[in-house]
Amino acid sequence: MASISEHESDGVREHLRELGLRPTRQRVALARLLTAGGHRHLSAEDVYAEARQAGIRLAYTTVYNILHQFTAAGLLREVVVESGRTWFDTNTGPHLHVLDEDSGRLQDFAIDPKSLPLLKDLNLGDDVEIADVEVVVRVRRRSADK
Amino acid sequence: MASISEHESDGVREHLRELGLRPTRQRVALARLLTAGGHRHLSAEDVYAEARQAGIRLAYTTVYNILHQFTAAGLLREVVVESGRTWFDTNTGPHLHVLDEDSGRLQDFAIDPKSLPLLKDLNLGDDVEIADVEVVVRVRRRSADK
DNA sequence: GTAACTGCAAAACTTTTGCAACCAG
DNA sequence: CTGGTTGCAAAAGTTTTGCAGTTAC
Repeated sequence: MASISEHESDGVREHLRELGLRPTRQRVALARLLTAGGHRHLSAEDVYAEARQAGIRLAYTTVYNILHQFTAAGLLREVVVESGRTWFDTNTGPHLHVLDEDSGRLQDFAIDPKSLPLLKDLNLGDDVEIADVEVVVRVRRRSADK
Repeated sequence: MASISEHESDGVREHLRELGLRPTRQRVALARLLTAGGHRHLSAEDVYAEARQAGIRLAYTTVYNILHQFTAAGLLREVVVESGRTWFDTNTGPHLHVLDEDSGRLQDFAIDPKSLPLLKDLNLGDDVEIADVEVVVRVRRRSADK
């Protein structure tokens, strides 16, 4: 539903405007960068580095600002699996995460966590709604102790 | 399987020794503190504050050391739901977590994430094993915008 | 013109590290 | 004794804040 995949100059700007975000140079550039190619998991640092490498001039602070704005707007999804490191997932669709503890790599799996039968048993009460379900499966290579 | 619930002085010390941890003053004190009362979610800071309040003299660094050692030994479980904050869960049994985004509170629910049917569909390969499954359900109060 | 946005530097936090002093077995 | 532990201070790393300057409309 919320994806920026246009290649024309105007598509991205329009889309941002629809989300209530002014299409500034930095936001347009990051939106393009984040939607080029397939789905990825990026840290703020990754995004900053890629942006600079792509010739986009912008501040670290702005990267954080924009990533949070994009997350709030539904363009990204925040994933936290280790303290002190936030991943921004360009895949906002239903899926779960598999963390390879050996390599630290995070991988997507196409299963909808929101459809878990167990959620029906939760009995949370009428006044709360489920905003999100995050499933992280931690895996290790067998017998490889180090 | 790994729980320190003895009230006698020797039970805790013995248990720690069985886990390969020397029963130092700090470790014994924290082990007692963490197993008093029901299951809880504590940050390192929480543990430090409680310990000091209980008259236990120990350093912040030592709290981290011991919490990690206890986690490795299976006495605690680390839970990360927000960047820059690690919770230590005294409940090491199978359960999932419900995060109240309004209050930031984390609550346990007694369902075994490892028994999720979806895990059978994962097809991870023969060389990897599932070390842990973490399920966080984020909830919000309905319509209460602030 | 004006509110929204960006950039810079510094601050705020949590967690880790290095190393000397200390303690359990 | 001797290696495992602790404590302190400092470092490391990520994310946030305050505010002046800039930009979109």
